Amino acid sequence: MLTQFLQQNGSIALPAASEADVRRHLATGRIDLILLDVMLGDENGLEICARLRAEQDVPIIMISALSADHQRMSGYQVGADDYIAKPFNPQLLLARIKAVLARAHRSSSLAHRRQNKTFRFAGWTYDAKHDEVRSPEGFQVALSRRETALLQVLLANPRIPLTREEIATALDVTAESDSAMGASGRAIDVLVGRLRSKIEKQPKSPQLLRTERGVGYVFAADVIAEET
Amino acid sequence: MLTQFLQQNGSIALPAASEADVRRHLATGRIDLILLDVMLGDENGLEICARLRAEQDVPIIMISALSADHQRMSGYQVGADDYIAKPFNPQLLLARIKAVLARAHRSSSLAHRRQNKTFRFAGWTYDAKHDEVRSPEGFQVALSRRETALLQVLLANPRIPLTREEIATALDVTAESDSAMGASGRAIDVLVGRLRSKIEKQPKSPQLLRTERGVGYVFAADVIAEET
DNA sequence: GCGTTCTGTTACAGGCTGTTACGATGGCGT
DNA sequence: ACGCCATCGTAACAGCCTGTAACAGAACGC
Repeated sequence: MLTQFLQQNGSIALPAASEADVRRHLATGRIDLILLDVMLGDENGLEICARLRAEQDVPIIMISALSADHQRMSGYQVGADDYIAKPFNPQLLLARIKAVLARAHRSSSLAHRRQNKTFRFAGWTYDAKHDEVRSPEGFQVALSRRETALLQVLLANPRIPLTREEIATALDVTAESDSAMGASGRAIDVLVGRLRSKIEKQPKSPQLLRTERGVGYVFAADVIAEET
Repeated sequence: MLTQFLQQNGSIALPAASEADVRRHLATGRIDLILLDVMLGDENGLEICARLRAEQDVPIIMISALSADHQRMSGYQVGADDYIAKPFNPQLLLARIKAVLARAHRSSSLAHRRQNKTFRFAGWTYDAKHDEVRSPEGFQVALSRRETALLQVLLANPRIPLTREEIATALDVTAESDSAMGASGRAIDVLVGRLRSKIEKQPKSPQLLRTERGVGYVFAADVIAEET
């Protein structure tokens, strides 16, 4: 169960019935992550989330029975790290928790892509300056713009599971992540498949661009970035 | 039966009627493990457990007639190594004791799975980095994600009996909330069966992945882990 | 304007996993 | 020894998720 998973990692669950409780815990102990239900009696979970985020830098995952899109949007706008609709798959929740914690542990939010660098991973080379990708054998591989962008996002966040939404957001820096994001669910899947077909030796059993069932995708290789 | 087991291991049972008794024993002799009943007259077993744990590093197994979930949670939060609901199967208790002792002897809690290592067991090879499993004959065997995860858990805890709940937790699954395992806790059984069918020469009479009747499963082989 | 390339959508197929049901097996009391 | 009961093994099934081929619209270069 969840509690056991927490214990296994040396963590414990602290139930909180009110915002005051949360603040007390924040002040007292070391809080890794907050699970916040949007529908809290008379209080408004969104506002609480916004307030907490404005003051503290704690990862927050929001839970709500309302899976309406605007609600979801509100959750993100308010600064939550993730959003899950009730009823949710507990397994999925765990995966999300792990992802959020891993990210929080490493640094802060999603890392950005950088320029004028050369990345090396598993024998491959990606020259960000000239947008050149070379295989371990030295062959140059042509990637489309979108595929390149995806690769950049992955290289900037190695070993960290990324949800499709996160990837989509990172790719569309300019585009507004409207509910279209939810509608265009499989776009990322297809994009991932296309990138795989170009940089995986065996696209059927990917070694680099692995899928995390119920979550998203991970770049499963160490990345070395060198200044050019 | 319990007494027999204790004698067999050169240990004895020291009854304690109060927290003071326990402390006396802790101070006097070498205590391997504490069996603590949650419902102690006017005292609160949970608090005692928490206090003892805060001071000493002794394995504690808690026993209670209240199998309610929050009770169980409290038991874990308080730092107990295991929790058993009354009425319990004496055999199960015995197995749990063994498991807790074995674990305490090796290190602390449930070992984690590791990455970038190669495990060898009974001629088999598991390359954690590339998720490759090879039989003694050198054939590569394809495991599903879940099967791989199970194998990792087993390899990390060889010779240690694991309950279904522990396995489920380690796999990030939602364990059955109901303490009564008569419920639908068969997911692990099925998973074990599937793994057996792939890594056991004779799945009907398993040599590696043995079942501990009334308890769970054990990985009955020595494991050698090498850094990659 | 026209053809080429890229990208998102859709639909279908296949894999994986939990659930259920039923038979097999082992333990234990009589 | 026998039978009862709990536990375990596993086949079959269904739901969910993912991979991907095919198609159509968009973007782009000429």
